[in-house]
Amino acid sequence: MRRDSMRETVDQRIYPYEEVERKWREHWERIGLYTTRDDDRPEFYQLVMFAYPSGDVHMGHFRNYVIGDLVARSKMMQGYRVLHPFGWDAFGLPAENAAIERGIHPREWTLGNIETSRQTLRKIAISYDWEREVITCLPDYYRWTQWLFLTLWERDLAYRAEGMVNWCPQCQTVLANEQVSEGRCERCETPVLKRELTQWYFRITAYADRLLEDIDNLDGWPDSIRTMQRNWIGRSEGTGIDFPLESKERKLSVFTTRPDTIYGVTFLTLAPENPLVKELVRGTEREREVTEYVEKAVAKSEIERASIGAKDGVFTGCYALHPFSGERLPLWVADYVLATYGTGIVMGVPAHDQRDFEFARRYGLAIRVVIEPDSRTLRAEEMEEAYVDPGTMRNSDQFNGCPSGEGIEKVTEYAIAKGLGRRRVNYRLRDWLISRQRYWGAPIPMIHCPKCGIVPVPMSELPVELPVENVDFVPKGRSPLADIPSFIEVSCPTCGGPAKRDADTMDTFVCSSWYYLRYLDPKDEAEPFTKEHAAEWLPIDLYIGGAEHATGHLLYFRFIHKVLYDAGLVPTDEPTERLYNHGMVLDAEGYVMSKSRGNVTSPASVMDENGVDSSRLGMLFAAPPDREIEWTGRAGSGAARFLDRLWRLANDHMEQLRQFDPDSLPERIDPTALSGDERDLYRELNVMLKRVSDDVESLDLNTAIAAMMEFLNSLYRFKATSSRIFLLSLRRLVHALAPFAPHIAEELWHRMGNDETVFTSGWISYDEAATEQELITIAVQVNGKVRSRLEVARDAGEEEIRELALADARVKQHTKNKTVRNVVVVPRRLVNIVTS
RNA sequence: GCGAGAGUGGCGGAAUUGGCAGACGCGCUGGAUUUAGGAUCCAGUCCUACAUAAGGGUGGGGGUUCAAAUCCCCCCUCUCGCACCA
Repeated sequence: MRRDSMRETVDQRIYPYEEVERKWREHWERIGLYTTRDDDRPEFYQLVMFAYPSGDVHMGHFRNYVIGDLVARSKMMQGYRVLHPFGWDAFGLPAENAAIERGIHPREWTLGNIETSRQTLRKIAISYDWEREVITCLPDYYRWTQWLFLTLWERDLAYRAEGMVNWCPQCQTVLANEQVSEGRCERCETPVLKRELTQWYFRITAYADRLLEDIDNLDGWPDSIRTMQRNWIGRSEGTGIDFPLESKERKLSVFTTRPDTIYGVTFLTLAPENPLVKELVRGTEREREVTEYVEKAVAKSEIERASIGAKDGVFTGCYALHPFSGERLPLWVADYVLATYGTGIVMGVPAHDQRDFEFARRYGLAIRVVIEPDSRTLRAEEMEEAYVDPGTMRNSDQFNGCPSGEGIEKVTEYAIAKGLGRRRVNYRLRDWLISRQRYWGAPIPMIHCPKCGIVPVPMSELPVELPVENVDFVPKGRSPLADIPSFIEVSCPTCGGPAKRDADTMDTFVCSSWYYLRYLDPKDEAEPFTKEHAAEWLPIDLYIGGAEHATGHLLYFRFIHKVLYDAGLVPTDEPTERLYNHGMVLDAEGYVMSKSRGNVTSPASVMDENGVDSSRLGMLFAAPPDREIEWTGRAGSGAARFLDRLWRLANDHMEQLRQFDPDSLPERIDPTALSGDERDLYRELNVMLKRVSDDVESLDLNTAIAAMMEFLNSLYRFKATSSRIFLLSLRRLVHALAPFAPHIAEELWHRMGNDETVFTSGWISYDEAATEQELITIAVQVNGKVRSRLEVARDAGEEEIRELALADARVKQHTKNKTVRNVVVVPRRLVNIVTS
């Protein structure tokens, strides 16, 4: 039996949430409460991460959007004009997969899901300005995603290149580095393979330094995200050193952060993918063996290659010369060397690098100790692992005796002076691979002309529309668009000759990298957004979303914003002032809710069961917003009881509340003019209002709700219910509750005789001075243990407190026969009496 | 392995410029009211206890301090991120 119908038969004073919620939901939409205003008030851009429309919204969305709504509503009440938009990240693979499984077009599937989800969000009464909704898969949006691509192209930040890329055999498409996690496709968890392919990239590495340095200024971001981004960019300062080949006029360049170990080099290793490998062994007796090894290594998945103990390789038969000593160094190929980091060649220093050590031991290569700790002598043949810590340089010619820390600098300077090396900075960050061999994405607006080469589609001809009819989007490892002649065959914009469109579509992270700008001018047909509105609204004041986007979306988002800043289109070099990560919503057993696990709770059913306000309040109360939450279904029962209690108390005094005029009270109430009980209640009221105000600002929403609950408990205990302070208190409590539980608050607000909506009636204010008690209780400790308490005036002096404490009977008992050695008085807090 | 964060009642969690540990809520116990209770109201609820005494207590061990959940050192556990980055 449903809770509401059961209770209605029992207690007519129960809060009839269905009726009240429907009434106000419709009212707010009718009066356009959520419409973004254009006036002189200060603006506040409240953004939540938009959603991928897969069926209906889930509990994680619900939590995210309720937090955002609370901020939006409270800012609205505080007199800001608020921009609180929403939209849909509507391109992407699941639509295609669903389409393949069910025979629906991805477009229908996507738009249907958007409609379902939108209805749920309306029901929850999230205060979105729906007139600004954006849907990334519609031509009037992706037209500007293509504009963004061309803008990057014009600025030499988009390019096409051949290289080793991540390939997901399940999704049948390439992936950006950010979309590979532990060697697996982030989406389907299939182990990722490497393939040599020509693909489109955005040159995010050109912004690596700025993306890194500016992290220091992101004071409003969580430290964890800042650290993750720093690590992801992975800046590393080192030295590039050249090793001449023995047999050819050619040098091999390596990157090292430990040039102090240069005399410990006993071999060089190339990555299997390094094109030099083929060249070196061509025509030699080892060609066959090396080629076989390379083919095998390249075919392995990332996971296999990274598995410990698999540190194998093959000798090329070639040698390089040590740049300082001239010694012959064998050249090896090994799959522990990454082709995409540094130069793809590593100098092997087995004594001082664990990987090189393992490799050398396996293949019997020489190990030479060149750094020694002060405490002991290292013998190569006895070592069980590499010595990687600092020490003193040995066996290193003129550098002998130099501490390794200084050696790094000295060796580098020497190499530079001799023309053998240079300083180098390397990044872990790679350029962003943005092309995808799939149908449901924004077409890349480029044309391949046999005469003119790669030619951009003129901006004026955008959008390049995605064909909708007669598309076979079953993945075949190349873009489905390649098989649609009417799409592919075009004439070259430059020479007019026959040419072909690029058949790939863009990574959906391109679509989501700039959506916050389209909200500013969602219907503009001439520009993606206007500079005027960007100047007005940016940066975003608060951006709320999940931490899983730390090194993906949130990095792309900063990158694209900086590009547009350089293009003079946005006024700030960072997109958002403050970032907030809400915690995940788990099921009652602590598992992530997912379709495959079958443990998904739908917000719509929770709302039907408990009502919108108690569900919202329950979600916010159950845990701090940034911590994960286990949704037990019972989580909202305390919140529901609180709302019911408020409902009853207010309605029981509604006649008086309606007649009560808060203006009949003086602007500043003098507490000393109140009776004792009233004075206490008045103080508690102000304490509650202060806590709610502060906690809303810092997003400590669980404690804000606790403050309101506590205060309601006080109101229940309060007997003189005709007191104006009591009536004022109830009124203020309803006011403070409004952004948390908007429907019930609005209903009570109106029942109290207000005509205007509570959301345009200002924000709660409080009297700071009235939050203080005139008589306070301070604890008296003897040797750190509380033995008594004192009631003293708030401003009682140290001396006075000391004397009162020492005179206290219980204190005397505990200090009997002891010498008082010290008395620590902390005014307004406690006294600690220290005895021998 | 490296980096970041976290360990507090039966449970979710309060308390952080060091100053009364356990706010608020769930659950539980007892009582009131009720035809009924998964409603409402009242009381209790960290542990030990000789029960208004007195101890102990914030993952474990040590330290600083008049005073530590909070600061420092060592260890354990968990979560997240990265993972052969030279």
